[in-house]
Amino acid sequence: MSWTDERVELLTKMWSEGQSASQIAKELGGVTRNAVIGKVHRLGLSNRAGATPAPAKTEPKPAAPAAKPKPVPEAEAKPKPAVEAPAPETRPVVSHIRKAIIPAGQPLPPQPSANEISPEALAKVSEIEKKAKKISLMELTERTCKWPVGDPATDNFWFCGLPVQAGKPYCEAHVGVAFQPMSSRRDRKR
DNA sequence: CCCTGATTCGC
DNA sequence: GCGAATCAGG
Repeated sequence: MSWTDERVELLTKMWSEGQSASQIAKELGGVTRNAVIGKVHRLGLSNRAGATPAPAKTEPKPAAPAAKPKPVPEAEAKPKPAVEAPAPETRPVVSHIRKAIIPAGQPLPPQPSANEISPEALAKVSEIEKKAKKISLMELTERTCKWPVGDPATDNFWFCGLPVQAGKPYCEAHVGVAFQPMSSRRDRKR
């Protein structure tokens, strides 16, 4: 397969949409993600959207003719203050879906905006929970979704156990409801 | 181990 | 120009 105009166009489009190289490669067919990445770079659109100022990474380029084989930088001396663990309690963060926590105090209007878990994501979750592996605590690994389901004080308690996405603790569906970063823009079309 | 993009370098 | 192999990270 070669990079026809159409293919380059699709590549450009998907890349700017934030699709991963592997997804693009799959969509295009006949190419690997490496090919896609390589093309992306050659096209000079490695920087997605240009919103990211790109802190400091590639070439400050002082026009130094000096070659750089692979000298290996210096070892980083990390200031290790010996003790570090002030955190007495971390916020659970997750908080199960519907369980609204009423502070019992005064009229505390819930955050106006920080609501709505994305009905789409919720639907996905209830659907995914049917297929969940329903594993126990001991069965959790670094690759299993750690989303708890049910009441821990009951027999009817298990963890999702589906394969996690990447470095996240949950499968994709649960990541979707656990984190509500911003702009929920995820289009899955196939 | 799964995935991500980045880079290199023979073709 | 191309992309597999490799690298570096999550």
